[in-house]
Amino acid sequence: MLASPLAMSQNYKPTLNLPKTDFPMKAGLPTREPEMLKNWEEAGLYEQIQKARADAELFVLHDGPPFANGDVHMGTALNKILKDFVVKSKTMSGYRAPFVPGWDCHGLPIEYKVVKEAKHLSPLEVRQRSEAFARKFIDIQREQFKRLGVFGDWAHPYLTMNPAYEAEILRAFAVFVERGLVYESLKPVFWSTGAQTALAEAEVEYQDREDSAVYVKFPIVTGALGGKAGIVIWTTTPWTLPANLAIAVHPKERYVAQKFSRGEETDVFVLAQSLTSAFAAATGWHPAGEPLATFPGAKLEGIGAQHPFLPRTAIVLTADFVTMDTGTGAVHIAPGHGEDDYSLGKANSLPILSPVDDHGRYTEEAGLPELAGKYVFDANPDIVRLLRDRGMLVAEEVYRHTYPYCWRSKTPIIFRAVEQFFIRIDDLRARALEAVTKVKWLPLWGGNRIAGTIEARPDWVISRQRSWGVPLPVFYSPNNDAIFDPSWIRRLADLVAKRGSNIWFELDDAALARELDLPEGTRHRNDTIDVWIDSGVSHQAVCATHSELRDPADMYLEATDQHRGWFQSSLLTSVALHDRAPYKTCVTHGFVVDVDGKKISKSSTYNKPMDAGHFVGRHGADIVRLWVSSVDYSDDVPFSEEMFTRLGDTYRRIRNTLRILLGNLADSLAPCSASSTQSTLVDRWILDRLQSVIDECRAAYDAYEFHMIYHTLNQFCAVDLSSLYIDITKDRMYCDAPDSARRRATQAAMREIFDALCRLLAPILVFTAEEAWSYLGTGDSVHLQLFPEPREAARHTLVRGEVEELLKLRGVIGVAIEKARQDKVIGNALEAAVSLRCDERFATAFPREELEEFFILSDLELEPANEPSATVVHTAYEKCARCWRHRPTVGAIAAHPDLCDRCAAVVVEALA
RNA sequence: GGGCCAGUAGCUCAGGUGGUUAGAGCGCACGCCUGAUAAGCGUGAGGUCCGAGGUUCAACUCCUCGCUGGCCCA
Repeated sequence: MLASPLAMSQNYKPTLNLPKTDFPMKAGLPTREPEMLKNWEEAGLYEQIQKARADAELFVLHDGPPFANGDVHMGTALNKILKDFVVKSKTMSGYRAPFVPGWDCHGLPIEYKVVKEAKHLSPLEVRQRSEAFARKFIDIQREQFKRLGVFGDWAHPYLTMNPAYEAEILRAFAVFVERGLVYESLKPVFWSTGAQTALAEAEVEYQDREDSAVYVKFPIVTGALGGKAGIVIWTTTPWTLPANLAIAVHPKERYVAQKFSRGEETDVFVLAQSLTSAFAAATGWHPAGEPLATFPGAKLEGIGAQHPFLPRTAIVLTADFVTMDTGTGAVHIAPGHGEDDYSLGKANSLPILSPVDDHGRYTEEAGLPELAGKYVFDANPDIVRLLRDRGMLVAEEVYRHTYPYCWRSKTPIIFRAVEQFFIRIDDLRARALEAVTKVKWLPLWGGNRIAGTIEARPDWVISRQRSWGVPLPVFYSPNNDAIFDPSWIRRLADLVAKRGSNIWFELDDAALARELDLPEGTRHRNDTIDVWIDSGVSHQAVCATHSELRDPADMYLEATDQHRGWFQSSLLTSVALHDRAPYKTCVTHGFVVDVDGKKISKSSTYNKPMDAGHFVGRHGADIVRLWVSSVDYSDDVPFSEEMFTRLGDTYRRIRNTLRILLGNLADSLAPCSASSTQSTLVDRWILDRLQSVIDECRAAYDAYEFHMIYHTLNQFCAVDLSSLYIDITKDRMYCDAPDSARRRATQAAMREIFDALCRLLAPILVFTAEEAWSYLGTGDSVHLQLFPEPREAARHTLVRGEVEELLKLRGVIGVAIEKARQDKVIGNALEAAVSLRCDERFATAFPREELEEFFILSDLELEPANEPSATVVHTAYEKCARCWRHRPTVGAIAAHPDLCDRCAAVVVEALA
């Protein structure tokens, strides 16, 4: 029995070419991504990519090694993902862009944790446990980085604790020695008298403590005030006075020379004007009369003052670190007993006097024979008595403050100068500054900033009294002279390369001397090299020694804190070795901050550093990567839950766009031959847009402005494709005969768009782009492809202008339709009869059919007018049961009374 | 306290060399569709361009000083 036409009218759906694809709408990234990772790993995708680019031009992004402790948090993820954007986009631009990840393994943070867990370990035990600790976190972080979709040679990362790497550190060190850059000098460090060892800041704890604070007079002996006044200093550590060599005042603060009296006594003191009343209150010495003179501190510079109890003159210096919070504004300077004191003394060529032994006892050098051998804290009263006897004690008070203590021996810490090793920066500074000018800094101010730090930086302290590090290759002769011998160091390097640096700690002096063929009696100590040297020579230890890499690298990319850190340590070592920077381009990114622009750790919203894994597990790595791509990383990088929700919206929009394109390509996934297609206005327009999008994205990738790509592609998908092109072409795609010329033309365009979109998205949405790409059935990975090249033939400046005009009219129509809807004249826009008044040229330039399609209307009339406007009434035409447009041709073909001519023809054709 | 940097709609970002009513996407509100449907479309409301001075015929754009925030020092 034949179905009646009426019954058929309900069921034209099967005759449509509706979109069809297995590409799921729901991404399910947290479960899908690991499967894809597994496939990539099994296929050896990274190796495939390297092989495919074997003969291509090289681009080296050298990985700055993260410290091997803790989980990967959002900041670490940001850094690695940005690097991955660079590597992947360079790869897709046709370069060979290998990525060798690395880890910084030595150093105090690890050693400290190890020592905290188990006390009384030998240096060797500390090292063994530290290594195990580092390896554990390298494995953890490696998995987390891989999970983020970061490609690289994960099976062969560089580790600063690898023997081969350690050997390179030592070899670089030998060159530094050879070039006369290394010297030995005293420098104050935190010193535990209880444990007889230097301490790191992390090993210091603070306790409340009472000390006797003293006001001490230094009689002025030179200048206008010579013999007439005394400078008064204030200190809470009287025991450091024997090491006093200078007095510091602030150059800009005002000082007074003023007569003071206490009871019968009178004296003339020099001190900061703003502190006189506090001084009077604390000491009982009150100002008498007007000041004799007031002057800025700078006036005092260079004058001499008699040491209160030693036959020595202290020089007055100016320093910005002098504060007006406490004391007298005149600060006692002992270069051997304080950080500020040291740098001020060093800058003024003062000796570094530190007359205290390992146990905190005065040595003969103190110049106080009766106190030699006495523990300095016990000697405080002796010093006070000495001051009083000499008439130099202005006042004494009990002072309660928090004071640093040794975390292990619980004894108060002293600042004590010990022998340290330095790299002479003055020999490198000018050349380093010159090298800075030859680097491309992104953002531009990076060069300015690193130049500032290099100009200001003091000599580089490279020795550490620690166990977890590369041994400082200094030897000692039997009479205790330090020996730096490049050839000895190179022999050591060879030995370390073979047996690891533990041999330095395992072998005793005799055994090590035998191994290295050193003179009998040569000894060694257990100091290590500053870890900034470790990572700082990676250009040598990694880039220069890996056959697939190159030194100098094309790019270093790190957070802004590395201007003072790795960028600088790498630059200085590279200048020392090769007289040039180790990088051609240096890119920096900001830190992750919360909604209020506050750093995450200070945030009220996020009180813990956030694991990247948490967000990967909840949203997927592609969403985390999309986040990285969405922000301007050159500034602080905002992060919030809301952003992730928005990012999810953007992601779905992009994904759905890919999905509908695939759906529309269901019956023609193979590339169409261009000749057989006959493109229409919208096709020419969208392809023209695509070429611009390709231009913009490629330019943005080249400039490393990834957020431009995010916004460009988001806009392209949401506006140009989803709300315009795909919406406009729906009618022809669904309702035309499958092989109609204009439908095929649109498929050709969509095919080109889909292809380009996958490639442009690939560096960012690594997983999603691959998943979508797989539906093309090429059998290979999108990550092996190149970026699309813009096709000049597809550019249509004319069409661009025309469509721009049409879109304005579309806006006018849209408003009119919206009004008609509000007035209940129509529901669906296809029920509207629109009469559009506009410039006559539109009526002549485009067939009405084409305009109706462009505006997605059933029924359009044009009338000439100067100002565009539109009115809407309900159309008088019948609705076509198949395409749902109201057309005058409905019923034109008798066999299908409820269809328009187009649909009737399609249906007849299909049944034939 | 010093050096460097930033501050445009609720969110993320555009706004060459100063020049008409400051833009986009998302979100939000309202509506349409139910043949992209845990989708799609339309319309609309949102901004003292951090603040205060100054230069200029004209400042989001240039200068000065603040405020807030970031990194690095002290």
